[in-house]
Amino acid sequence: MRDVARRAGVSLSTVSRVMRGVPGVSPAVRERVQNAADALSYVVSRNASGLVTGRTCRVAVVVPFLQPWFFGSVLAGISDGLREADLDMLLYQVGDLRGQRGWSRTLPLRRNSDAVITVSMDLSAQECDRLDDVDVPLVLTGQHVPGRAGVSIDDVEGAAKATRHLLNLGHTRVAYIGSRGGAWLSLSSRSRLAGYRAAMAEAGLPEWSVLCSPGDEGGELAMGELLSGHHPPTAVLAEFDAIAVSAHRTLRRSGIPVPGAISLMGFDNHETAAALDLTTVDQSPRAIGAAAAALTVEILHGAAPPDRYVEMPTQLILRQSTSAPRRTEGLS
Amino acid sequence: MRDVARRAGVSLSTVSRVMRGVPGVSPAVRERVQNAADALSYVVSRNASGLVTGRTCRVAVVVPFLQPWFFGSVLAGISDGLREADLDMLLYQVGDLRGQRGWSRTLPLRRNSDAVITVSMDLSAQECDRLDDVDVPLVLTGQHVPGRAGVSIDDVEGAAKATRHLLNLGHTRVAYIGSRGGAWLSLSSRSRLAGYRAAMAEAGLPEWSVLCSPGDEGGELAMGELLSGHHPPTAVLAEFDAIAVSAHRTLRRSGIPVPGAISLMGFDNHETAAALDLTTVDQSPRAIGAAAAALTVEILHGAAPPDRYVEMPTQLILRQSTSAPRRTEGLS
DNA sequence: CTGTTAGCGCCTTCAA
DNA sequence: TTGAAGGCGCTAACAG
Repeated sequence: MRDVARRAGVSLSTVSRVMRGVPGVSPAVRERVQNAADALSYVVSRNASGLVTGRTCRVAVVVPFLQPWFFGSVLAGISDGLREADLDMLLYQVGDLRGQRGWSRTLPLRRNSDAVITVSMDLSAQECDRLDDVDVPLVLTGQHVPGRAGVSIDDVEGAAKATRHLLNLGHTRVAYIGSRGGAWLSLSSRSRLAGYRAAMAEAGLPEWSVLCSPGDEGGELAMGELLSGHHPPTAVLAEFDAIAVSAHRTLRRSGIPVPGAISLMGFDNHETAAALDLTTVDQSPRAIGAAAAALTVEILHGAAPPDRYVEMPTQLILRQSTSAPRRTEGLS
Repeated sequence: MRDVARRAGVSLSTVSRVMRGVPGVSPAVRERVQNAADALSYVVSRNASGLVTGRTCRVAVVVPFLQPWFFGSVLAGISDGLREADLDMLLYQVGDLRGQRGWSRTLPLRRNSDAVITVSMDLSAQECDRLDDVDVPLVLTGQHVPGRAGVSIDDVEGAAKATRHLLNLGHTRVAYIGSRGGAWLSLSSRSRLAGYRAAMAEAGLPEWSVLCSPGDEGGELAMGELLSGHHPPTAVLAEFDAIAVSAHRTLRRSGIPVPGAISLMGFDNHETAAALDLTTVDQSPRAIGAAAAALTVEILHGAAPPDRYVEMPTQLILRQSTSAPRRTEGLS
């Protein structure tokens, strides 16, 4: 910076003013400084400026895992949104050490970022409060804590919509495969189950849900369980696509035609669902991420209250795995 | 920090020494300071300490895209590796503005990070050089530039291994579906094609490759093209799983049994490949990321030369989509 | 072993 | 419209 000042023949303050784009500098000087900066390919150190302004121009994003497809999409949206506001993104994956000493303490969030975005972390209200000590705005995605800023989809309505789709096709024996707890996203799990239940109740039909264990074979076993009853369902809604895909494998191996004998649908619009022509519910994670970033920026600018909650719509993706039930009873 | 010093009744330097864990402080004082810091839940500001040490304790990771499954896995590995060294991770997605003014200039990498890791960016040697100005170590993954640090898989050998697998099953008409350029990863594309070619040449068989356009239907069309000849292949190797999945769709719709009439295999070990029981080549992206992070840390510590190149092994994943060819000619 | 001093690169008063 | 001085929170070199 000193070099730039010398080269442009001005003082440090003037360079600072030009670099920040604040008014109060004559156009001639401004251009001279700009040229000098370009020639020396000088950029201000956010580190140093942050030291005095208190702002780091960085946003911490906390995810439980990074591998599942879903998180990449959300991050893509966040990345776009933050770049627009010229904010850098600090990424923390805390899956394994969840709870262990509390990532909010372990992670050097304290003076490292201007805001924190969590993705599907399913924080307790208590954990949220702890973050408040740091005096950093918090935006939650994939969950909703009253009084907190956040973005998520309407899981209840999404699952209800999916269920109604099956109902509207004429199905009456509609089963639901949910995931067994212990994993992350348990709030979303509960919401989706609630949506299914509401839609079934609304139609005056009995609900019928089974749980599948985590892992790749959970859906297979759960579907096997559904098939082993006297009156197997004619339609099955899975809590998310991975389960549906796994369940689909059982059907394929058993030679049960989809949607001929059983209609099957998932939730997420995972790309594997597309590969298998599976009807599903799209929740556009990228849009969620973009909305979260936008909300964060607004809160940082004071343009939004720190408890604004945004709900993203879901969309039914109709594909080949659902159809009206056959007239005849039975599977074959 | 002043508060901690006051509370412990020592000077700022002593607090600094304790917080950094450097020797030269009596155990008694050390504990007193530690307690004071804990009570005030004080952590050092990396921003401020970085200003004087020159180290930011941050590593910038640059990816072209974030959505594809592959990147999430690599990031997971990088994240693990960096956390171990207590380094934060700055994430930059530059897909859209690739080249546009040069991300190395646009991005405020200059004083923001101690090192840069690129993931499948396929940089030119010139672009690498430009990063050198910043005097920041660069680690490339998914590509190898001579004289540069990097980690990637042996695409040539992986593709060759895959091809030999098909050859060993007894196939003689083995086709290859590659991706049409213009996209990222073009270096890897070239390597895989080279591997296929080498294996075919080694077996004294004619190579037979088609290109598919990007997008979800590229593989479908390419497979259609292969099927429209007089003597369709009995085995097909796709450059990556997404293409294989797409090609698989064509086969399914055409009622051509896999592997009965045509053996099909991909490359990547994408989860969709597992869903479709597709034989493929695993490249464990998470291990790549972990290795890249480890290498970065070593270079930062001066424990590794800044041009160390690490090659990760690939592994054949045998599943149900490949088998020996039938005796009879023809598809049906 | 501990405290003092002088910056790291920048922004924010103030005064000119 | 511009410049000079002080300090953001911390570390490094010294002195005690």
